[in-house]
Amino acid sequence: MSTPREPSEMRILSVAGEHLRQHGLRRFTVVAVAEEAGMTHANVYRYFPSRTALIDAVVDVWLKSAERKLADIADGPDPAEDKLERLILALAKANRDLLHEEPHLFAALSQAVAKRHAISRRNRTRVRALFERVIDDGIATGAFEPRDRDRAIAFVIDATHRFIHPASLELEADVPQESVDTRLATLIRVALRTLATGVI
Amino acid sequence: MSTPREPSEMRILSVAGEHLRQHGLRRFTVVAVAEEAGMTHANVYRYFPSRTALIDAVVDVWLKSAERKLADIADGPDPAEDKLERLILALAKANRDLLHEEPHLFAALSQAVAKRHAISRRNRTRVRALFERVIDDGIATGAFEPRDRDRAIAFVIDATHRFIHPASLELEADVPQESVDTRLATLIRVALRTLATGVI
DNA sequence: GCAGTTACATTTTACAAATTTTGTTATTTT
DNA sequence: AAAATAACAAAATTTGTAAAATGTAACTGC
Repeated sequence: MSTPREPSEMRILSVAGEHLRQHGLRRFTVVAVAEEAGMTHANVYRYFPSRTALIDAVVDVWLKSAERKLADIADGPDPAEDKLERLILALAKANRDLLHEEPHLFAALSQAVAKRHAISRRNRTRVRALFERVIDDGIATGAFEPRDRDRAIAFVIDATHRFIHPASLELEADVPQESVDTRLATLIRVALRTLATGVI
Repeated sequence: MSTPREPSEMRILSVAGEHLRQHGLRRFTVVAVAEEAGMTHANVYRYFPSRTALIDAVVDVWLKSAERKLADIADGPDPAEDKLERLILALAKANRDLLHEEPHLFAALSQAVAKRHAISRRNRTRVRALFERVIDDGIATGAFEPRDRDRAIAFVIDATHRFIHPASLELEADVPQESVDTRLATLIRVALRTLATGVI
C-alpha cells in the first residue's frame, strides 16, 4: 500500500509537516524545509517532484492515519449499524478536530480537496469504499434492507455531508460542538432507521 | 417590506447589476457604474453607503425574488408534504441555476454568505421561517408528527444542506444535473417519511 | 550509482511608486 | 431642499523591479 520511505525522505516529510503546521501554506517554502532538514533545496527534489507534491505528501500522512482508524471500525466484529454510526462519528470528529487543532493543516487538506488533488480523490474513494463495505455488511446480515444499494450509499454520504466535508465544516467552525453533535446524532439515527426499513 | 426606490437609485442598482453579472466582483467599480449611469461616483454614495453595500443590494434583489417564489409555495393551499418537497426543490434549483447561468452573481452571493453579510443572514432567517411554517403546517394537519419540532426543522435543513448551500453547490458544479436530481429526490423522500413517522 | 551539491534558468513573491478607487465634505445647480 | 458635482484624503490596486523560491541539469564525492 504505502511505499517504504528512505531516511532522508522521512526527515524531509517530517520537517515539512512541522513547517506546514506552524507556518501554514503561504509561508511554507521548500528552501526553508531543506535548510531545517540539513540539506540544499535541490536535494528535496530528489524525493518530491514539486512543492505541491511535498505538501500533498504531508496531508496524505494525516489522511492515511485517519483512514486506518476508520478501517479499524469498518473491519470490526460489531453489528453494521454500530459500525456505520461510529464510522460517521469518527470521520466527522477527525475533520472537525483537525479544523480546530491544526488549522493550517486543515487549510492544506481543504485546498487539496477543493482542487481535487489525487491524494484527496483517492482518499475519497477509499473512505467511500469503507461506507460501502459496512452497508454491504449490514445488508448481508439483514440489518439493512435498502431497495437500491447504490442509492442508499449515496444517501448516507449526502445526508452527512454537512458534518464531514471540509468546506461545510468551515462554515460551522464557531457553532458550539454540543449543538453540532446533537444534530449529527439526529441525522445518524434517521440514516440508520432509513437503511433498516427499506424506504430507499 | 422593501423600500420604494427613487429613479436614480433604481438606475444605479440596475447598472450595478449588469456590471456585476458581466465583469464579476473583482472588476466591479463604483466609478465605472457611476459613469455608465451618467453621473459621478460621488453621487452613487448618496444612495448606497459603500461599494459593498451596492453589491449586496444587487444580490439582495436576486435573493428577494427567489424568496417570493418560495413564499408562494409555502403559502399555497397544498398539503404540507407537497409544499416542503417543492420548497426544497425550488431552493436547490434557484441556487444551482444561478451557479450555472450567472456565475459572477453566484460568486457575489457566495461571498456574502461566507462573510455573513446582513443580507445573507436575514435571507437565511426568512427562508428558515418558511421551512418552519410549512413544517408547523404539516404538524397542525397531522401530516407530520415529529417528537421534537425544532430538531425536525434542523434535520431537514442539515440533510438538504449539500444541495442548497452555495459552498456545497460549487463542489458539485460539474456533476450531471440528472444525478444530483436523483440524489436530492431520495433525500427529500427520506425527509418526508421521517417527518411523517415521528422518528425524530 | 546513490546522496548530495553547485550552478543556473524560470517562476513567484515582496516591495515601493504610481495610479486608481473609495469614501467624505464642501459647493454648485436646479 | 434635493440632486448632483468638484475637490480631496485615505485605501486599494496596479505596475515595475529586485529578491527569493521553484525546478532542472550537470557535476562531486563516497
